[in-house]
Amino acid sequence: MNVHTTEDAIACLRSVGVPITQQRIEIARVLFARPVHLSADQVLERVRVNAPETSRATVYNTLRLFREKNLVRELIIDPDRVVFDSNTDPHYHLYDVDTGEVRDVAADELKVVGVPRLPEGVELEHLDVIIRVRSKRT
Amino acid sequence: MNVHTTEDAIACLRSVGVPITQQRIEIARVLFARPVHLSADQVLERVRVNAPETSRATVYNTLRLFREKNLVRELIIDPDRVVFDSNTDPHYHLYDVDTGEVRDVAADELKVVGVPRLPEGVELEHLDVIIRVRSKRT
DNA sequence: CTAGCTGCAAATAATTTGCACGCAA
DNA sequence: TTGCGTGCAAATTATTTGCAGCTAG
Repeated sequence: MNVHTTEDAIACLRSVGVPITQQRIEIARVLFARPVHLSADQVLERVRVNAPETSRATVYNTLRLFREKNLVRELIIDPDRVVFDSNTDPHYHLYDVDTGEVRDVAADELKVVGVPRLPEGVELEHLDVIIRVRSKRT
Repeated sequence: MNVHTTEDAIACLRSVGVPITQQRIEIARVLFARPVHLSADQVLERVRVNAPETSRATVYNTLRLFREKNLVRELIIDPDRVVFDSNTDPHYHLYDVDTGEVRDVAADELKVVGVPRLPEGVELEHLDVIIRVRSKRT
């Protein structure tokens, strides 16, 4: 995703069949200018730089909509740190439990071998790998 | 962990230096009779079968305590489905997003190859793998 | 005895919802 | 025009906390 201008954002929203609004354009620009890991509140904060009247509820609604359209993944790393990941390529995560930092690990850096054979009628939805690390100096 | 009787539970609590109380004994018996994946509310519900006066706050406090003592792992599978896993052996998880079922995958069934070299001062805390599957008939 | 738990209820935090108005097509 | 989206505030849900009484060691 390489969304920088308003036109890019409109094209992006149209491509998934989402009606265009000013707020959605701003939210798309925050998320898709480059890969980010942001909480709902961080998205709100950044959106308000350009669109100060945006409400929290709209950000939540839009993030939910984007998630349904597979524009973002909700990354479940910590109940107190739900973030939205705008990188939709297959990849894994490295999470520092002390600093809260999240880093992407490209899919070709790491392999998971031996995923169990799934019963028929069951299909793989997503494979999450989270490498949790600790950096606290003792 | 093989806790069935009150005595087993007391031994288990003592082994990690947790003072004994009636509620902690009941909670330990719910969790450690066999490996389970339970939400805080499910634990409360099961504890109340034998100890109906137990309060929700006590269950939350005790689960937190057990987590700090590494008696259980908090498994974050979905922001709406935080469960406590009483299996502390290394293992991975298979999660059915449609039924909500969680299944353990033994550590020797699956290998993760190519975990990035960690910077110095940073150490691995835990490696989580969640295989998310979909079973809904279309 | 007495420090530390417990139960209750109120506080907090994150997210969702209801409703009247306004904007995009 | 006209329905969907938005902002606001209230509702909801999950978890934590303050406090007075009780219990284990």
